[in-house]
Amino acid sequence: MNLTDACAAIEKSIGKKFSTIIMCNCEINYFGRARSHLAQGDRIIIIKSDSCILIHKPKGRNPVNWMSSTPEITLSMELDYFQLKASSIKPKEELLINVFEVYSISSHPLIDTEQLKLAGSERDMSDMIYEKPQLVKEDFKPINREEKTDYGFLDVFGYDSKGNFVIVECKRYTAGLDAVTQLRRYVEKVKSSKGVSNVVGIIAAPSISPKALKMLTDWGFSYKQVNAPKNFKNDEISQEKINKFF
Amino acid sequence: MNLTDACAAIEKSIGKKFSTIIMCNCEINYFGRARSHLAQGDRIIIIKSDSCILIHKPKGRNPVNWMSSTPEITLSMELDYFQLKASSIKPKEELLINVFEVYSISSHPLIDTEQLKLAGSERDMSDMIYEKPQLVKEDFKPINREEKTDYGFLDVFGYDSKGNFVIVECKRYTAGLDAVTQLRRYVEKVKSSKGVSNVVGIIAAPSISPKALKMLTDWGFSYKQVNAPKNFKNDEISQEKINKFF
DNA sequence: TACTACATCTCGCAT
DNA sequence: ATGCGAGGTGTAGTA
Repeated sequence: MNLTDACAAIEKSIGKKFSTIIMCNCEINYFGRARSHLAQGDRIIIIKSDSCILIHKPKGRNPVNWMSSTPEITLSMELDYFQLKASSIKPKEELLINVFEVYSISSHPLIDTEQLKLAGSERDMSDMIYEKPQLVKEDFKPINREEKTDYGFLDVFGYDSKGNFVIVECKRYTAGLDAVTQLRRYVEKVKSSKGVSNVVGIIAAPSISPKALKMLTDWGFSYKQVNAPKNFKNDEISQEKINKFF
Repeated sequence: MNLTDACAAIEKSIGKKFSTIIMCNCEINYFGRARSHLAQGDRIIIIKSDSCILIHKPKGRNPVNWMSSTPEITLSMELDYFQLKASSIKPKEELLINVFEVYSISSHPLIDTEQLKLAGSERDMSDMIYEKPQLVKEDFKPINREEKTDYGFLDVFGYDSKGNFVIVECKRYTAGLDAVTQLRRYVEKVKSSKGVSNVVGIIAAPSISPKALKMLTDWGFSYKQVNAPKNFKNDEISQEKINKFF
């Protein structure tokens, strides 16, 4: 494809706020929060209607370069390439793409008013524990969940039958050292803020790493195996399907 | 575009391991680590040569759905749509895309042997501190950097002139509470493992959050402002350009 | 705006 | 395979 024509076509597509996708040979320089250089090769450039730019190599899940924060996009034709330049002010960043060859351009006004419905987040997990506290501790009476308290962001907290303050830290995946130190921070904060010592710390997660478990028990906390729920709310029938799948 | 033809074209492109990009109207269901549903709308489907699949809405930086771990991809024509199905075994996941309308298909064998060169990572920062320890503490004599010891991953560590053990935790961005708890964990580990008490903990970062700073000083640690370097190694001329840009 | 913590995080590295 | 920590992380929620 002729470079000049391609450059003009892209400029037009961007101007119309169409989703624009370019398969091309290019080199890329980035300056900003870090600095990067990628020598010439074949890539996919995606320019969305909100001026978000993604550049993908032919392999891998993540973009090799990108620019998301409301950039200005300008195109300029040079001798044997055209340059696509995207800038943002805060953070101060600059993305320079020199395009040497264009294999294909796709341009279309895409409309999508729907939003993703997701089940199985940590929030869903803490909701479940709040509703069924016995999943974590027989005599656990939760007061609240996912609350930014004076003590920090506690996933679920309340009291047990002995009057101990109970703090539950949820992880939807294997709990590691981070999770334990996080729990410790919350427990210490509650102890010092309330001036009490009878605080029970519990990690609720599908699994826990050995080192994390050791650290946990060393500090007098405990672990309870809990899996994140995967049913949509107000969607009774779904759990059956899920069980069939897993 | 005719759905049956589109389905065949996509199947052929995937079979040849071409990078394949589809602008289409579709609905998406995902089962796996979580569960998600996205009702009908216009999206961009990217299928790479390594069978990595990304689905993008017309806005935003991140894919709304994806599948990266060596999935099998199958296509099947139904009455008024065709289904693209991707499965992976571990983790057990399934991605179902029902395509109702195809606006464009791009297919090309992309070749890219180059790799991103990046400057300004935390590793670059700890290298710099190792080489210029006075950036952190006048009398700091580093022993090693980026070492996985029995105590954890210490960014830079060594001794000062008073014989104190010094641990430096680097962050390339604003240090938060997690950075402080991480440093604390390392310091405590070193203290208990070596049976010493004279351990100095320092956070080196361009900035630090107020709460993190309070916690840091409460625990007797300190903060030193350090910025990540942004010059490529063996690239003397570059720093000049960087200075001009910033 | 700044701070905090989650994410279907992903990715690399080391055990 | 698992554990651990960085990331140009991005993103949402909140004060």
